[in-house]
Amino acid sequence: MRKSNKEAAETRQAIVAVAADHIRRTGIAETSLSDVMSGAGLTHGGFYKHFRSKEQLVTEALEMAGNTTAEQIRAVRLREGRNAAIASYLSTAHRDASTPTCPMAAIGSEAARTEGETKAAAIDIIQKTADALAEHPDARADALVDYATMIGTMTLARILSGTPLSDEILARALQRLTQR
Amino acid sequence: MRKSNKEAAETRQAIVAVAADHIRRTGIAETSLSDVMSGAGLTHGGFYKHFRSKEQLVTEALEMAGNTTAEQIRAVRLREGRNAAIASYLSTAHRDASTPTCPMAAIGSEAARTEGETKAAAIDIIQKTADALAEHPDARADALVDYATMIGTMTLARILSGTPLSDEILARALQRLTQR
DNA sequence: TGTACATCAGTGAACGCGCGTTCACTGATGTAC
DNA sequence: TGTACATCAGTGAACGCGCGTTCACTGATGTAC
Repeated sequence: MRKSNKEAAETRQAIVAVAADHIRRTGIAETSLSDVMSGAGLTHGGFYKHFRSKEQLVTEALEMAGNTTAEQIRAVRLREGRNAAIASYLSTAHRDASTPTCPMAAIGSEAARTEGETKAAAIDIIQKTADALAEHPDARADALVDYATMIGTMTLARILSGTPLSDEILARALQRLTQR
Repeated sequence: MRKSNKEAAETRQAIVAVAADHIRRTGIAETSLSDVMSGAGLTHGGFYKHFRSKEQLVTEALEMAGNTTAEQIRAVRLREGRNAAIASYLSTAHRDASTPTCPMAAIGSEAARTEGETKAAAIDIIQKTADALAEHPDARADALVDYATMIGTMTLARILSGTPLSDEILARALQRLTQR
């Protein structure tokens, strides 16, 4: 039951999109290929017609998620300014989403333990996101620290979710980053 | 071959200590009970003589690691001041350690997905560490944002390890947090 | 354009493996008298 | 203090399960003429 080249390419992208969602919701280790494939409406046996390994899928899923996040941040910054971009990231909506948009907030500590092409993708995400946040090329290093604060704040806010401290840390971090 | 009560209690603590190390090095999901037990010089079958479940071990290991980290931070702050405590956390030594001292830097994003007593332990770690960092009771909320910045910075610095950006983000974050 | 064959996306079963958990057993330690 | 029995820390084998990966097969699509 061979599919057309166009259909096959669409299927491949669908698998990556489902993986990007699962990975941000449950982490890399807890994302199984069976779950991803059934999420894309397929059986797990066909996975290796599209990818060499789970690692390749994880790498492409992180790239997709990272690019989307960086583009969103850049779009909000260009439209409404840097403070609005940070506010959008540090929102209760981002915290309460079942899948955080930002892969670094979702799996940052797990990404630190990856190697090879997956780690390279993680490094690329960080650089692109910092670039998207920076208003000038020489603000890049500062944007990196801004991004670190955003990731750490979102991670803690998600752990603290349901306690008063969660809203408070989001508000305080936003205040600190936007009064600079 | 029953062991004395004293020996059994020491064995239990040794298991928790090995688990605290493994979890910070490889994450919760990638820490197997077999690895932990053999790391403590035991066979894996005896695990349930000491713990109800893996979840209980994880919870106690996080508590132990979190208390140690918070006490270290407090000790450095009381001895050498707040800036020294932050500098110690944001050091290249902490980044390059195979096991980060701070459990939130090691498994923060994974902790956000835990539930029940494990999540409660994670919340406790955050509060204790922020308290350890705060110089006055009303600086607690600010210390929380400081801690978020430290966690995010350490996470990114570990991912960026080996690139020039890694040292740079550590230095910039330290500079920002200590010039407040 | 039509035909004949090669390709390959997707299925469903199977693989070896390591996981968390359970269990029968051993024999030194703890406890009641 | 000494004795008799109960307890239980630790061993080693086993369990059911889900994992990533492989494979034989199917039949529609792609390609060469």
